[in-house]
Amino acid sequence: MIERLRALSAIEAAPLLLGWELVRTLPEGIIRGRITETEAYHQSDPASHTYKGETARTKSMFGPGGHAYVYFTYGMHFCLNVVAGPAGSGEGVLLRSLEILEGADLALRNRNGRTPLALGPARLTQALRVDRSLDGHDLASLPLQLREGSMPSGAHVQVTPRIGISQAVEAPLRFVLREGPLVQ
DNA sequence: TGCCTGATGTTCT
DNA sequence: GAACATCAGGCAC
Repeated sequence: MIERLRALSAIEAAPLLLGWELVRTLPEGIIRGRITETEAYHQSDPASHTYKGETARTKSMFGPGGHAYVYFTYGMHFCLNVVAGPAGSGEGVLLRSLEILEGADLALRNRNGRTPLALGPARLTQALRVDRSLDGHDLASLPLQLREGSMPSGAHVQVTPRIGISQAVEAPLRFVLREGPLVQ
């Protein structure tokens, strides 16, 4: 259950979330995807929005684990985070990529026919039609639900530096779900 | 195929 | 007023 996220730091939760499913319920149908790429952000991390303390924007990131933190960036994109840790800890996991398991046609429509569907944090939110109305949403409930899942058999977690940021770029806090055996 | 740039708006200093 | 956890399209090679 996602209450577990309140007992975990973002760094612990980020690899754990790989293989979990995100279910988006829309009037037209359901989109279900498996989380395949995450990044951990915590309050003592200069690349994190919570580094400088709580603001109006980051309020939901300081809420209890298991909630959503949706923020707007670069003037045109939303990004979706899963808040981790107990209330006030200010840490979370950025969801960077999903593998769409169900409702790919609907996701494709949300993306105006463009592929890839949900590879990249902004494409992910576009495919699932996530915007700031879901900021602070409890991910245990509709219309956006996080369901505990497991890694596909034979898959492994690859740990790499984060991308798309300008601070603490070398910290190995990015976790990618890779199919097949580990190759260096 | 790969680099470069424009689009775009919220947030914080 | 500048920075920003980005993406897509255009152009050169």
